[in-house]
Amino acid sequence: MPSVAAKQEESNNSEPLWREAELHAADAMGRLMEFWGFRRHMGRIWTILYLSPEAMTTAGLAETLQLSSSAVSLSLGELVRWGAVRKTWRPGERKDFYAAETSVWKLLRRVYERRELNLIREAAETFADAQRRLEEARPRATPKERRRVDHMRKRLSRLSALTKAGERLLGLLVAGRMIDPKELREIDDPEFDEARDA
Amino acid sequence: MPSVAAKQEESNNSEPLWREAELHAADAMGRLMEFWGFRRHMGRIWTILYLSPEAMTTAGLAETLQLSSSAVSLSLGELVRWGAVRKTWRPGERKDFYAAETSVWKLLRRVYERRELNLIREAAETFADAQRRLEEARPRATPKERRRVDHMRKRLSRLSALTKAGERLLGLLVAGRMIDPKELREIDDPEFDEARDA
DNA sequence: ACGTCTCTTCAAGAAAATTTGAACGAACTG
DNA sequence: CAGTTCGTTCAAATTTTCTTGAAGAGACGT
Repeated sequence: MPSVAAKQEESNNSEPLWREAELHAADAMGRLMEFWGFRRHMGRIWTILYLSPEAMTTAGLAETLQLSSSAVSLSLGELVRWGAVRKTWRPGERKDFYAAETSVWKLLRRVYERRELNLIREAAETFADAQRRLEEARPRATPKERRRVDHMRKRLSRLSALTKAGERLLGLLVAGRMIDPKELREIDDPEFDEARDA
Repeated sequence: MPSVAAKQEESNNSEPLWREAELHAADAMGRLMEFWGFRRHMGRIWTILYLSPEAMTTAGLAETLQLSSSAVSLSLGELVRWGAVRKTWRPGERKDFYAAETSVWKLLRRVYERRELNLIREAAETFADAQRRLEEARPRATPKERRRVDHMRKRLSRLSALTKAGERLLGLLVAGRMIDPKELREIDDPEFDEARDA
């Protein structure tokens, strides 16, 4: 089968010898990113750029990762929106070049700030709102129901406190301050309810 | 339209007046859980149990959330595996009853321990492994390639350090200790490479 | 031991997401 | 100003994930 041999040969010639290591690293980051709720290709593309000494074109990325140009465009666009990749240009070159933002801490912070913080804030609001609805319904409750409603109120107040504490801690993280998980732990304490009501 | 009125009536009679608040809270938790990489029903089911003063049956859960019994079984099973829900039984009752683990901190810890910690550990290992492949390839590199390889080595070493630091911080979190994000931030420092190489 | 009641597993169907090729449009070149 | 070259967007197609109804297994009471 000469065609296979030729292909093999060609790939040996055209593939730089570090390509293997590069792709493994990119895949690891792809898995992390996918787990973290992003497109997997965002992690892969960012890593290729991060490991490259120079900015790269969409064509180069498509070639390296064997992706269609539209797939590259889509993920790159999102990376740019997240500030994880910057467009640059070269005199005389018509193409867009892309370079990775190299400060991982900055990136982490931005994601926590824009995404996780909002998410938990919304949850906190919803729990608070659920509590409100409950208060509203309480007067209409029969005495038997009232016990049940009161139990729910206690539990909802804990969920509310937990999410608010989470929000606070995330805020500290984003600010680069130290975080003490004790705050969260204490809310589980059975004494908590009394303490809070007081 | 008497049928609509009748339906309305019926739902008013059969649905406890706290149901609305309960479902809202459950949905909020469902969103959080889904975002966090779990099935959305896990969050919803757990919340219903958490808000309930008594243990519930699969039938009760299916009814409350309008889910098929298989959907309930699937998500409940996973919740039990994560220790978020416990099976209990009642004398004379044939059905299984389920109760929520109420210590949210315990649950958070368990997930970080079993899942996130492994994930980041694997990533750290992959980066280390990629570094190794690179070292292996280096002798075969031409001088021009070598510059490129050396750049990659520096970057890979940062990724490796970052993931290892992340692993360490997660470990501290799981242990309930304080966390200082400074560690992560410092790795982005350009001085880092020299410091590390020394 | 048989029939009933529960829970779980499975495979088919539905829904959601990712991926791709093609069309469109913008920016540059000659 | 035509002709390229790129980059983005879109809708169709594929893949993956979720959901469900039905069949299977286990336990209990009769």
